[in-house]
Amino acid sequence: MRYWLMKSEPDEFSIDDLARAARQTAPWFGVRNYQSRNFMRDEMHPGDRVFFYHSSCAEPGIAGIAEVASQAYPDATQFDRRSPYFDPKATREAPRWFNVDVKLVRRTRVIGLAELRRHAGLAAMRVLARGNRLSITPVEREEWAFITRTLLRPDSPAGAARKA
DNA sequence: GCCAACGTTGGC
DNA sequence: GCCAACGTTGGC
Repeated sequence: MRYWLMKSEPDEFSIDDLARAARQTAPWFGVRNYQSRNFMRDEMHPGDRVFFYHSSCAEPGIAGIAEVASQAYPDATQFDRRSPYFDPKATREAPRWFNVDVKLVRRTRVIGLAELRRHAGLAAMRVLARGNRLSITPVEREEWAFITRTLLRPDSPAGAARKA
């Protein structure tokens, strides 16, 4: 099983939108970057764990945990002329863009970008790398463990401080 | 709104 | 295949 971080602008699709979706599951459509597409198409598998990250918003950061709920399949919006994600070069026979489904595991407190940057153990996180623009990045097992076991533990100092 | 960073496009 | 121009991302 692998771990990932997936960015979404909450104005477009937030962790609350995922929580309200049928079966708390939704397609991660709209990715139009080849590297991010390749992660979904080639490396993601059902059961992989995902940090749901809110970007381009007042409080950027990890807002919840989800899981990959399908293999990748063609992103329907690339064929939809009325969609902002329409791609005239994509065809049904040769789709360009793919997405997986993601399913909510749970919402979390928001772990802000500044907080992520404070921890030495997370210094190598891909999403924090200078100039990173990928909307989907792999997360190392150790990084996942640190965030879920330390930062998200309700009784840990970091967790308790935020919960108070 | 600014702007650094970086991906994509297209002329040559 | 080079590379300048342009577009996008995303924090601030």
